[in-house]
Amino acid sequence: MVDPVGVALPTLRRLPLYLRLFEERRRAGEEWLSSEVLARRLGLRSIQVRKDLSSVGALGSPKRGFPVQATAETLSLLLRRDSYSSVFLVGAGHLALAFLEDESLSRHGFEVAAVFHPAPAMRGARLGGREVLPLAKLPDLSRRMGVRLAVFAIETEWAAEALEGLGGSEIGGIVDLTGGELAAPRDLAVVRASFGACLSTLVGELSKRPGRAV
Amino acid sequence: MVDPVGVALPTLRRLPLYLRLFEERRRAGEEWLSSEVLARRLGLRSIQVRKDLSSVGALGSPKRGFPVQATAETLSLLLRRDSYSSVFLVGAGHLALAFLEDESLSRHGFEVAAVFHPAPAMRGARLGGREVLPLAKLPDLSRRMGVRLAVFAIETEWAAEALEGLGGSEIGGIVDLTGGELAAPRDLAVVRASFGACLSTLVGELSKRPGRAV
DNA sequence: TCATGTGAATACTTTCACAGCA
DNA sequence: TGCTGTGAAAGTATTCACATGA
Repeated sequence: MVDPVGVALPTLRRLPLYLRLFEERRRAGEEWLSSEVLARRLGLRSIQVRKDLSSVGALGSPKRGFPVQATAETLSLLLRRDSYSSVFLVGAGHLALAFLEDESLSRHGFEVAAVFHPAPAMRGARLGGREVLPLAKLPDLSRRMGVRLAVFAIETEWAAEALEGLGGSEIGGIVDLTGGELAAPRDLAVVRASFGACLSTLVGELSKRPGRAV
Repeated sequence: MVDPVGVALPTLRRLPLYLRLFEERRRAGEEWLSSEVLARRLGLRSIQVRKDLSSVGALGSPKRGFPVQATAETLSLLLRRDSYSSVFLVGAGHLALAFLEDESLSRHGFEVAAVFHPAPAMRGARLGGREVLPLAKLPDLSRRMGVRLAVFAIETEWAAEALEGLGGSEIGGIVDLTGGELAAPRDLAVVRASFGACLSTLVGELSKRPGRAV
């Protein structure tokens, strides 16, 4: 099996999209799925789909496309790596709840192991059926469960405190959904994501399009 | 003023991070801010900060750094372009509410003009103090308000219907937060974003780091 | 002929090296 | 000396061109 490490990052982000369509096809009882069809469904170029699939060792057959069953299997195995699959969620608001309910997590091979919040007022609260744990429990749980990833979906006024609460844990990287408030410590990998950035990306895409003027 | 079109996309996504720190400094009464300090706060390299700022025409001064007042002004003007600043939000769940409340929108120069949902059951509902409008009103409002961007933060079972509801509107691109369910029509730019993809990116970052093994 | 697979070419980003200025 | 500014270089990602196989 191909090691996920070594697969280009943009490719890695597209694989779950392919997987979803392969599984849709599998349920429909189809045997083959071509890069052209995939590309059309996803708004990509077929050459890119082929490069991506070829980079993870998925093998297609000329004239027919890629075998649905085998390719779905390959992608599924690749995305469901076992380390890094559990994440801690820090936060208990709308954003945290939306994260908890999101289907894309399992498709990318992740699951939420526990939910934390630093506010004393949150003691005993529940989020989506889970207990919200005090932040103080995070380091110990992280070590015992081997969880190395955390997601910050927390009010900005609590962000700094939550960051400190990672001290002594195994957390090696965080996804920052707070909107860039967080100062990134040197020993922590930080991926920032925000709705605003998504929109900026979209505007960038549009301005590159030949059609309608900006 | 530098045209946002022509500024590299990754740069465009980092600018709001700089702007936030410049404004923080301005409130603190500081006059100068160096690329090194910016970089340290954000987990970037100083050279990248300088390249970014230079690409939008921000001018620094040797030994001191970048002038806080002037640079904040430049960034602010650049990000607050006037077309593409209003967006329609489609959806009314936790994710939609989180989107509505997100601070990163204004920092990137966007604002939510109206909220829509295709479900008849949602008639008259409110989301974050706004009325949730029936999807049928979207095309007309889009034309009258000149809104060309939409954000899909909607349950997957409604996504397809919502997409059809864009027919006859001015919408030229959408941000798809549904997790990749949407089939992308050829005439629409689609930016997909999902929590799962963010986590994949983080794992990719970590695996590139020299330190701790994966 | 249709669709894959691959090495080359192109485009885009980041990083380096060093010049210049206070 | 400290930090900016810029052109060159390196590193990535995407796209092209064409060989191959059913």
